[in-house]
Amino acid sequence: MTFIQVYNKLLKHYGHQHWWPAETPFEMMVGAILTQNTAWTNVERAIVRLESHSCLTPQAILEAPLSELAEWLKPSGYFNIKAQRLRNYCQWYIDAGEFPRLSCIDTDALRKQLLAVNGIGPETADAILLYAFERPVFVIDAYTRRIFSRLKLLVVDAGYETLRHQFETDLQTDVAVFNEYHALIVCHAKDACKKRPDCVNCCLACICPCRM
DNA sequence: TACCAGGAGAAAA
DNA sequence: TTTTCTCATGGT
Repeated sequence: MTFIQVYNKLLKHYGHQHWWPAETPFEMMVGAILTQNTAWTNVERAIVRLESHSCLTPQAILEAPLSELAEWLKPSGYFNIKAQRLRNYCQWYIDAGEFPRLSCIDTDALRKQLLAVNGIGPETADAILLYAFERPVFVIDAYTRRIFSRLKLLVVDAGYETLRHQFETDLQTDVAVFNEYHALIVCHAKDACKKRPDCVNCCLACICPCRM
């Protein structure tokens, strides 16, 4: 099986996911930081709280007292760390010129800038690049490693950049496919978990995480 | 009660 | 360079 065959199978089974679940690019960026090692349902609560305090802009986040910001982020866990990371990101975002100035920066250069922000690692940076800046980078997460290593399409303990390069080479440069593919992988992984232990309806039963 | 969820950075080995 | 530890809530 190839990467594109898996993609077609997932798309046929689950349909288009219309990711990322956010109203604006900046909200997407906030979500990407808050979802680090955290279930999305908890992130949604934190975003609602930020919104209720009119704190869903980079300026508002920087102006909010750190202790209050952390309090609003509590539902997403790691609130003290995430409050500081969110601030770091907003400071960079404003300093770098926000949209549309950032849209003019080359993808590799933009990725380097993102990775230089304390609190932004490869997965978070690539999610922001793909879903907020619409750049052709593939997001490698734990689900991707698990599913595709079982398909023997990649080596589970390979480095992040190696895996990303594999996907990007095999799928060619297509933002729409990268966007949909990652969403489908997450959708499948969660769907498979819900159907544990049988997972009889799983469209990829042979590689379903819950059957391994 | 214990474990897990879409990580990242710092410290230790 | 690689591994381990820490951060922390809510759902199951």
